[in-house]
Parts: sequence; structure tokens; C-alpha cells
Amino acid sequence: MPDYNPQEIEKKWQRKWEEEKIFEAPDSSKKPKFFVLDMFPYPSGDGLHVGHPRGYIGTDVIAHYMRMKGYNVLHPMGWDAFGLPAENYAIKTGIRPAISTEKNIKRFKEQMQMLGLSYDWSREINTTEPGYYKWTQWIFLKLFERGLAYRRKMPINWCPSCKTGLANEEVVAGKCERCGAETGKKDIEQWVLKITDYAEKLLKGLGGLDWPEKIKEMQRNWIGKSEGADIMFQIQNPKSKAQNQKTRDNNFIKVFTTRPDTIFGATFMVLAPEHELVEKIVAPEQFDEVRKYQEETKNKSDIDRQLGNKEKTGVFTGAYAINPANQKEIPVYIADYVLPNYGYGAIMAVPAHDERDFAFAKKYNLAIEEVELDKTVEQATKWLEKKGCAKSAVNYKLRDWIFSRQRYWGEPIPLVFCEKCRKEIEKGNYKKGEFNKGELLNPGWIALPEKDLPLTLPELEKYEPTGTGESPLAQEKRWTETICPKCGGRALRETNTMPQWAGSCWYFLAYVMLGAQNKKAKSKKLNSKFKIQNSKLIKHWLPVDFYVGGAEHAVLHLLYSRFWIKALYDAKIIDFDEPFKKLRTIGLILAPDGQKMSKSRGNVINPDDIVKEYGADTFRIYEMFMGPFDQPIAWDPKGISGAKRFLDKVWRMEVSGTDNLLTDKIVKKVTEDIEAGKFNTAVAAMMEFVNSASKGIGKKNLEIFLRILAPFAPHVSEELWQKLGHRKSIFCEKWPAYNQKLIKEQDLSLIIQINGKVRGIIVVPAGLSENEAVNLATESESVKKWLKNKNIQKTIFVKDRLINFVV
RNA sequence: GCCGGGGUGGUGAAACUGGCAAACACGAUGGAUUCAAAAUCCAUUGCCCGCAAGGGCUUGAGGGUUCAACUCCCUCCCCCGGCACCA
Repeated sequence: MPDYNPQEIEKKWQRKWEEEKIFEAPDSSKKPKFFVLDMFPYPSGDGLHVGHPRGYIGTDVIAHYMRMKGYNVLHPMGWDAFGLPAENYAIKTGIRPAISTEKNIKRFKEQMQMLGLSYDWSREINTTEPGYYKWTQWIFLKLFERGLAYRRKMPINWCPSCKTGLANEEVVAGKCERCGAETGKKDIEQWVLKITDYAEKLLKGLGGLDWPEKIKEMQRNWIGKSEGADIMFQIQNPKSKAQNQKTRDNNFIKVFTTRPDTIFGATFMVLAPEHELVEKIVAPEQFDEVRKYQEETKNKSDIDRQLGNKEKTGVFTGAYAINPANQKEIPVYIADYVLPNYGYGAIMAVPAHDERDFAFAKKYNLAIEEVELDKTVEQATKWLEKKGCAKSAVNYKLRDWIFSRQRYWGEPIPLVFCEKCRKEIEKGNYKKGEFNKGELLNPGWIALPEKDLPLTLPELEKYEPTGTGESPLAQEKRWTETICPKCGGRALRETNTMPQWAGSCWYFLAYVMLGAQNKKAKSKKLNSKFKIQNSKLIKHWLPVDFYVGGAEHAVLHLLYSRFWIKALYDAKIIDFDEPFKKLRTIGLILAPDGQKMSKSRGNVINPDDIVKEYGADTFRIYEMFMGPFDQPIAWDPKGISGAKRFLDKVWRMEVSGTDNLLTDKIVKKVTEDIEAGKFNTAVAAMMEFVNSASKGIGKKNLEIFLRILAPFAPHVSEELWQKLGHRKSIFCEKWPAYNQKLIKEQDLSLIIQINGKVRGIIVVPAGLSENEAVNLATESESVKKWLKNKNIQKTIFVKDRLINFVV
């Protein structure tokens, strides 16, 4: 047989598989369904580097395996194409985002097809197509209708470089997740999604998911549930003769604490400088100092406040509160170590039990009272509840999701603002049912009716973000000025767009929707016909059975998507409330220098080059073999030759008459390893098998081997399969079975130990009894000398494994 | 600081439920083949002692449980990832 030439066979089979549509998933089938999904990529201008396909190859192995196991496998791919780079590119070059995006997608797709990935391309989706984002908008309106979207002016994270607001999840250590610029605060009107309404459900739901513990833990920490009590502290008339004494009366400070049992040790209180009560309670003589401190806090960046110098600072307000447990008068301070947006932005300070309070008390010479804790948390809560000043409570760190972006290249938010409707709502001048819950919650904001969707993104001359907090869309008057769908009056469109994450919250539904439409209309784009609500197809295919992607999405996409799905479930639009049953994360592939691959470092390895030199199968084998799937690993330019040698050996395997090699063991190993996602050891086992078969292999055994190799190296396997005289694709074959009994019946090595040290090995038939084993062992030459002049005190026998003599 | 995951040859790593530590591969060394090279094939390749037969040691460190520990328990060190003044 001539040498194995990947260039000759790979293109051929890729074309053939496409023509015969063998990887397309029919919507109706008697087979059980299996939905295996990759996190779809953002098609950047740089194309794929060798790191991206690692996950795609892993899911491809699973997809092939499950198809051969008899499942109807849905394995689609698409493009998460809204986002800043395309827009920034447009600003620089004037090339419209839609154009550059299309070009990038073409390149990504070519690269994926070059690797022979078995996607059902008839279901390819693109989040930036109007037919797609119609549904993103539709789902947004469902959330809006349910009162899960509200508009609010609030200080939010602001990236000065991207010139847009960001969600908390997008700020990593005080820096913009995307560009790395230090973020600040900006007061702008925002659409915010009430993800906090789902805090408990998002937390509980984790329990039933087969996800890496690490990711679940990250979500748990992000949600950050604490149980404790809300306690009210009454403001006391201060001893000074303040002018604003009256307004200070009857004011309460509400705090949340996880340790109500320590209340006797509460010797002062601290409000966040931003707390609204500060203005009301501040004593005139403290006014200037308090104002000054508030200004300082405002000017502090997130980094300074949270990560920087943790030296405590603060200012006395001049006011006092009454500790409801012991009626003691305690001073009220403001300090920036109390955060405005957790709990109530106020704490009871217990310096004897809290490090931060202790540091503050030390610095400002405040009382530190040791207390005997005579009550449990529960008892203390009950006791305070009886006194009427507390209530057990739960708090979450999770904040609502800031959802609007002051940028162009995103889904338009399908709402208009109508001044007339606002007035009617505020006057209460409307019929029941005339406005939905979202419209009543946000007076003047009116939802577009479904028939007006999609609200398409207009083309612009200039994409430059304004930096003022206004979206570039605001300049396009012909687009923003419109008519209110409720009253027919003049209205203005919302000009902010949705964040990058919106389109990916539901995209796994889109593959199913598009599949259904393809069949009927031969359309390659989503349209309005499909009804998500109670769709039988969505019921059939969802949830996703196996999901693979990067761990960096732990508290972004993976959290947001769960939120949307839970909200759609509650709206009775879908019948499942978790999108991804099983999740596995991929370890990053680093450059040979151990650094992250990046254009600026100049250390990127391009898969095109690798495929050109070694072929797609070698590339696939190497990526699966190089190390555990979920661990980061550096690309080793030399390592790939091992994968190539392996496939060369497979190619050279000679069919020689008898089937004397037993394949049960290798089939079992590869089957179990695929199921466990241990692709590296599956490949290792196949290498071992091929080494042992180098002197020849029977035809039947070769056929079995090719079938287990096929998911990893589809082209070579298919080529050799057809060379053996088969007409149908190897992927239409069944996954080989193995016989557990035959594996057990083989001869095996029995270890002989003396005092726990290995002193000999004997080959014995399986199932040997203890007596037989002892006889064989004591007769063995290598063992005899160790037993000479020794008494065997104890014999430990582990069947088919070892025998240990204690002497 | 808290949470999660790790630490095994020159390198990437493997080891089921406690049962031969280092499978598989890269690299290296020697040999065969070749005019030569590539490719291929064979051998060696954890460390130490020994001419050898053979023996001893070895999974971050120290201790423990056990006939037997990479695996379980305790103490400590280091690395990676996440969160971080969350009351």
C-alpha cells in the first residue's frame, strides 16, 4: 500500500458526506434523540487558532459515537456574531459590520469543514440575521411583559474604552472583560433584567445538573446566598441641639446581618456613604465633613474602593441609633467599606466578632464589647422578632443584569417611548389589560407588537459611540422617530442595543426551529412562521444533552442562559427549565511558549498549516491525545508527529488471515473512555492496540478497530473501511459490542508479593482459586528464595490480582 | 482571606473501588537499512549501588491507618483558576 496521503482522501470524503447528508438530523425518527452542542463562536477576523477546535473535536467524537450507538444526533453549529470587534473594525475601515461578519463566518466555516467536523450545516444560524434576532427581541418582550425588565437611572460600570455600560459579570477585577480597560461609574438610564428574581431558582437548579463542580461552585459564589435577619435600629434624638432634629425622629436604619446572635456586641452602625438616610440624619456640625467624605467616595474608582488600600476610613454623622437588644445608644458612621448595593447598604457593627468592624473600631476608638453568646442564630432571630424589630431574611450577592449597551452592533430593543401613554398611565387613565405588566412598571415604554418584529437595525454612516451614554442609533432620526403602537401618537424608539449575551441565551432553540423550516421552505434563514410556544419539536430535542465550551462563561453565558430558560419556562412557553443537562469544559490550548495564544504575542498556531502538513485526522488525534480534555496544555509542535506515526501505522496494517487478536478489551476501553470524556486514554489504548497488531490482523478485527477509530479519525477510517470492500459509510455502521465474559476469561498476570513487595509474577488463567494460587506461587523460583527459612504468618489473596505473603 | 482544582521521569501524561507506579506519546542515546538523508524498523531510557546476577530508593514535605497508599486520614509547603471589605 502506498503512503497515506491525507490531502487525497480528506476532501473526497468531506464532499461525499455532505452530498449524502449523513450527518443531518431528521426531525422525526424512531431513534432516541441526542443533542450535543458546542458553544458557538464569535467569528473574529483572526480565524480559528489550534485552541478552538479542541472542544469541537471532542463533541464530534461524541456525536459520531452516539450516532453509531443508534441515536438521532443533533450536532449543529452557528455564529454568535454581534459584538464589539466588528463594530470597531467598521469605525476604523468604514466596512459595515454585516459585511465583515459575513466574511469572517465564511472563513470560520471553511476551517471547521477542513477538520471534517460532522455538523448538520443545514441548521446553521447567525445571531445577526433579522430572522434570528426577531426571536431574541420576541423573548425580550416576553420578559418585559412579565415585569422582568425595568428601566432605571443608576450608576453602572462604564468602560471608557468601549464607551458602553457593562453588567457586573463583565467586570473582572475592576477591568472590562473585553478590552481590559479599568472601568468607572456612570449614571445612565438603563434597561435592567431582574435576574435576582431567579436567584433562588438558579441556585437550586444547580443541584440536578451534571456540570463540573468548579462551574457550579462559581455560580453558587456569584449568586452568593446568605441567611440571617433584617433588623431595624431606631435613630435617636442626638444630644446636640440640632436644627433638623424633627426629621431625624422616626427614622430607622434597616440592616441585614448573618449574625443576629451577636447583636449585644453591636456598638456602632455604619452606612454606605451613598445611603439615602445620610442626608436626613446628619447633624449640622458634621455636615461638611460628611459631604466631603461622600465626594471622595464618589471619585474613587472600583479598583481603589474594592481592591486597593483596605485601610478603613469613615466619618461620624453626628447621629445615634438605639440597639434594640439592650437599648444602648450607639453612634452612626458612614464608611466606604460598607457597600451601597448589598443588603441595605447599612450594617450593625460588631467589632468583637468581625474583623472589618474591629479594624474600624480600633481606628476611631469605638467601643469593642465582648459578648457571651447565649443564643443560636435562630433563637436570636426569634427573640428579636418577638420584640418586633427583626425578621429572618435572605440576601444574595447577585445583582440585576444591566442589559442595555450604548453601541451599534447589537439587537435593537423593541420598545418605544410614548409621552402620551406615560401620562395616561400615571393618571391611571386606562382600561384593565390595555397595558402589560412591563408597560405599567415602566410608564411610557411601550412594547412593539409581535407583527412588527423584527425591528431591524438600520445601516448607519457613522458607528462611532458617542461616549455620552447615548447610542450611535440616536443620530438616525428617521429610525428613532416613530408612532406609538398603542395610541398612534408620536413616539421615540429605544436606541440602546442588547448586550453580546442576548443572542446566545436561546440559540440552541434556533437550531431546532431552523431545522423545521428548512424542510418546508428550503430556507436557510429563520423566519416568523415557527412558534416557540409549546413547540413539539423543541419539546422533542431539548434540553441539550451534552454541552461543551470554555469555563470563562461560568457566570456569563451559562448563567444568563439558565435565567432566560427559567423565565420562558415560567411563562409556559417551553417545558424544561434547565438548558444544559451535562456540561464539560475545555482546557485552553496555550502556545508552545506556555503563554496564551494571541496575535500581539505572535505565537499563534494556525490549524490550516497543521492540516496542510499532517492532515485533519492527525490534527484531531493529536488534540484528543495531548492531555486531559478539561486541562490547559501547551501546543507541542513535535508532539503531533506521534499522532501522524500512529495513523501511518494504521494505514499499513496488514490483513492476515486469522482473527486471533481479541478486540473485546480495546472496544470496552474506548467505549468507556468516550463515555467518560477521557479521549486521551482512548487514543493511547488504540495506539497500544495497533502496536500489538503490527504483525497482522484479521479482517473482522480490523473492521471492529476501524469503527472505534472512526469518531477520532473519520477520513482514514472511512477510506480503509471502503478499501475493505464496503459501500456504505462507516458512520452508518453500528458501534461494536464487546463481551465482558471473554475479557474475564483471558489469562492474566498474578502478582506475588512478600510483605507487600513484588517478588514475582506468574501468568495464570482467570478465576484461579486461592489454594491453586498459593501452590503456584510457592513453587515459583523467584519466590522460593524469599520464603526460605521463613514462616508464612498470613496470606492475602485478591482474586485475579495478587497474592501477598506476610512472613 | 474564602472557595475550587492540582503537585508523579528530561517533557505531555497514565494508574479501575487501596492491589505490578511511570501505560501511551514526545525527546534522547545506540544500532539496522541507505551512496547519503528523510522515512521506517530494533534496542535502551525514573534515580542510586553493582562487572554482573541482583539489590535498594522513588508519586511536593513530614507523620498516621493498612498485609498493601499516587489513591484514605492529620499537619505543612508550593502552583493554577475563581471570588474578594458581601455584613
